[in-house]
Amino acid sequence: MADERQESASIALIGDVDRVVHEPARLMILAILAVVESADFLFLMQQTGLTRGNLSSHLSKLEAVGYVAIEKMFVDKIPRTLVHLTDSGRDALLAYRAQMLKVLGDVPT
Amino acid sequence: MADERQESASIALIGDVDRVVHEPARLMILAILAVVESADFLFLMQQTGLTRGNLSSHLSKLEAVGYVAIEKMFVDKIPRTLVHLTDSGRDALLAYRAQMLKVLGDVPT
DNA sequence: TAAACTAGTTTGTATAGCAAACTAGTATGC
DNA sequence: GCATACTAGTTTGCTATACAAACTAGTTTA
Repeated sequence: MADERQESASIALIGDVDRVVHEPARLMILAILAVVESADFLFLMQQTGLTRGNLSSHLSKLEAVGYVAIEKMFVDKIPRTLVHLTDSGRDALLAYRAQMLKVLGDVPT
Repeated sequence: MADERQESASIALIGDVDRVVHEPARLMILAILAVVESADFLFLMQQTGLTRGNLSSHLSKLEAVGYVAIEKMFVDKIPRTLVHLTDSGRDALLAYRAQMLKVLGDVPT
């Protein structure tokens, strides 16, 4: 009994999961940035399938909490937005990943 | 390029993740039920750390979509609510698990 | 018989995600 | 050279939902 309770205690940790990362749209963004290190707005749109509006607001949220850094520049007179993961963002993603793998690993197949 | 796009296409699938399962409170409930097969209200409260109100509403939602079955009975004149996973609920949980593992597995460590 | 407890449900509020409308600037057609 | 259309992105408004607090129904205890 005591064992059962202790074992399940790890499940309760999911309640504290980082909601900023947990949101699917943002998880996609972070997962992509973890691989490519730097991506522009249109590339992220393509890869995630998000609309401009949603992508913009999610990026703003990620920037507000310091998980991504956004760099705006002009290339051939066309605005270009470059996004890359911060250290803090990488930490958050890895922590989230670890938590989720732990719980999903406990689900019997 | 074509390869990169195709590879990332799997990431976009997370956008379609089952929101009913994705919500941490409900994921905890489903994960517990996947193991114990049947649990009562108070046990779920203990294990998840949810308040009565939240647990009640999440269970209602899970019941509404057919992921759990709820059985109400009286034991020694005290109401007792027994919850267990349906086949559909188990399928949803496993599908969710597979999707998340796929994406999290692609995150470089 | 009144107070306190158990087991849950309903309601209200505040947050958030999504889509649609808007902004700013550039290239193109007439 | 003016207007129309296009690119790139932001802001706004609506809707849904998660959480907490208040409420309900019944039981035990003092």
